[in-house]
Amino acid sequence: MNLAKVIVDVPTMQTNEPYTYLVPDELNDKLQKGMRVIVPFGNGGRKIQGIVWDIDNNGTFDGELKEISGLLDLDPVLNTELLDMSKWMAEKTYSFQISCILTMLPSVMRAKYQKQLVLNDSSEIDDDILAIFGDDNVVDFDVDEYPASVLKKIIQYRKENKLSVEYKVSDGAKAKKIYAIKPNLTTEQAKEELTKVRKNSKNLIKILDFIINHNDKEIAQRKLVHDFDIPEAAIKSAVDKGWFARFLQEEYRNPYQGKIGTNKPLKLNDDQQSAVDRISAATNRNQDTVFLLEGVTGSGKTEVYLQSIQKALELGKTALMLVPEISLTPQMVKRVKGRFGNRVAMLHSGLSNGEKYDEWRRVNNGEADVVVGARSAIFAPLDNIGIIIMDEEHEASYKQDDSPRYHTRDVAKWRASFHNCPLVLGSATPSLESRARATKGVYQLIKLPHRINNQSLPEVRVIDMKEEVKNSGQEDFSSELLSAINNRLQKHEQIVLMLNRRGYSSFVMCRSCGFVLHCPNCDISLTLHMDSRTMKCHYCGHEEPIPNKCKNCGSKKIRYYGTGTQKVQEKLQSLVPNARILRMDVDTTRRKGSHERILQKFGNGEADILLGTQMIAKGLDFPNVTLVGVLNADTSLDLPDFRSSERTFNLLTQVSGRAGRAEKKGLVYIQTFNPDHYAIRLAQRQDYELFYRKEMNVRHQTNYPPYYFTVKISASDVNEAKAAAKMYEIAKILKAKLSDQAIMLGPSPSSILKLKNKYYYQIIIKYKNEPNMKPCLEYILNHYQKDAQKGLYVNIDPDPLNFM
DNA sequence: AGCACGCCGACT
DNA sequence: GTCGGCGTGCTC
Repeated sequence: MNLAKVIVDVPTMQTNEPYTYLVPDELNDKLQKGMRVIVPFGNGGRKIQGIVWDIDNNGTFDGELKEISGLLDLDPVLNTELLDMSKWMAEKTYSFQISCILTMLPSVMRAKYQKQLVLNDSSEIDDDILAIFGDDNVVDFDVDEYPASVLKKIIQYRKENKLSVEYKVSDGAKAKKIYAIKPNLTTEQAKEELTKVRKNSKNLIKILDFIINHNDKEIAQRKLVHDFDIPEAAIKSAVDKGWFARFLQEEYRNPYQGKIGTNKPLKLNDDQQSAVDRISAATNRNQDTVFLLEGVTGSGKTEVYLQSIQKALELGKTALMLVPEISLTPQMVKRVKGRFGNRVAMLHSGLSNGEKYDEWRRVNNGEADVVVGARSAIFAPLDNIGIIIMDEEHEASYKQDDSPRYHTRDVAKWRASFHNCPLVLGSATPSLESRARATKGVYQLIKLPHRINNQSLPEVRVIDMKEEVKNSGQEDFSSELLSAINNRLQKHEQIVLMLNRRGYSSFVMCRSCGFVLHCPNCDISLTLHMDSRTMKCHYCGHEEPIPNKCKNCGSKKIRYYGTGTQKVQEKLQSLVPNARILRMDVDTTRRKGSHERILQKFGNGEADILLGTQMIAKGLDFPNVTLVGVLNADTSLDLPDFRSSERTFNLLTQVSGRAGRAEKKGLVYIQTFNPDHYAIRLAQRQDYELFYRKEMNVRHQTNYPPYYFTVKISASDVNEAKAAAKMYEIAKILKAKLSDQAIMLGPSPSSILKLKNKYYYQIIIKYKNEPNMKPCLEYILNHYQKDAQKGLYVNIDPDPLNFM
């Protein structure tokens, strides 16, 4: 008898390995690796979902084996590539294999569990218990819905076998089904029938005409009704007569029905052409080369992607293109769909769960061979991949923030090497990690240094808000920016204003000199904690009182920094009463499709000013925008994170690229209290190269990536002392096991100490060569699992992007 | 995760 | 003497 190795849906460390089950005879010829199954688990008769990891007949388990109870799929949902990858990914991210598997699948395939109470023998059962059941003697059973007295009786009856508890496993993976019709008659038979029907049965005659003309074609019932004007009742009677066979057929939900035009390939300039040549040469030769495509904003990276994809498709291969969620704008979708049409599957958060499932199935069935999507699209079940593209590779959203904490770039590299295909990392401002690898020759660097059609980069002016406050008392809009706004309004050109909300109110800054309080130990800005009324360093735990005057210049104008978009909108409206202002932030884009609507309105010229947060910095391409203003460049500069300079530089560079994308020249204003900071100065000059070198220097001196690896370990509990104590315990273990080259920061409270009523404490370790690190983290993972039951969670985040 | 088992105090 | 509280350990 065959044995199946199953990964069960129980996310714990103890169950993080395949369990052996017997394959019942009736499943023997159906069961395949990668299918979802239902299996019994534990001694309470519980049933759970699992994934078939392997089928063979050599088991090592010497206890009594149980049988697989049933199948959830008729075809595998994971191929061997993705199964192997789930194992690698679980080890890499210190998470459970089942969690990795579930993140690879559409969310509707996640099992739902329902306990049910079944009535076996209704004689001698009290009326109050009988009343619980419906006609079919089965009822959904949630223990906490019933009072103790009832539960007591249920337990008693269960002992007597009059009642039993059963477990139902189901999933929400419902395909949309429609009625389809297929004629049962040959043309001759139909002609024969035609002589028999009464002359006034006009609908039956229509049906027979249809059969005569479209003899063996299947057709949707809906189509028969609309296109051939045959009422449903007539179809039904034709089915009764045996003329038609009627059956249910799966149909894909198509969110883009009829919305897409065409998009023809553009002529490439020399830089673009040579980029496409180098990339497609790697596709041709089956080389898993990683390319870093460094192109200034407006250099036409997207066209390079599309034509490289085209080359892969011409070889009969498939293509995977990843973009940050935020740049999956309608403009982008139209461009790709317009180029490759129905071969494209789109996977993004704007789709309903059912639509996502349909797009996923189109890929799994081989009906789509180009996939475009955000982070999780990296798991699309494509075969024979010829190219993987990651646009805006520096974007933090490529890293998943909760378990499994994978970085899309790592998964992309794994898949590229599996498929022997190139991986293209594209950005105007590559992450330091990627750029350093390109410099070392690990990645191939391709540069696109010129904007297409030789447009000039916009002029960027930095405005010192310290002066502005001193002179006019104006904190949000400098007089220079305001006059530029008025000027564009007169010329009927459009304006984009960005309010940088990152780090809103979490640190204090002096409005006279721009001074921000830093930790004496870590050179990281201190975070304001209102609960304890102190300034804390969440790297090392240093703490000091909130200052009431500036330590640098003595001014009393020191306070929390930050302001909301709504407030700014009101203020702006009072300054330019006639301007039409559109606001775009989390509040105005919460509803599905509202993001799209706002951009469309702005693109149609229904507004003069688009005021928004970070989400307006990327991917927008509006030719009439000639002025871009960043109202507060500093808020992301002084976040307690060693990447804050890099993020600020990226953001400013990206948003500047929104200005002057057509023939009109663009102008950018950056308002800041730190006009001399290198991130701002170099963003003004759009000088990535110099920024890269300068920032690498800083990282080298402070022992941060890419020179050092980092890992974040955190503990959370409703009880603050427990979380802290746990981290001190872990710190002790780490100190004992790691070399003295490893640098430990903390334990210290996280900068958002309290989140969802839980307290967080963390340690950050910086290390270079630490062969003990992996076993050590695995030890922590195994050792502290049991604490999870008491609500104390220990998390490990390898290579964290978010240090807060 | 969720279930049973087992050991302890409180009760008819 | 028994009921039910929660801590502990296991699930093919």
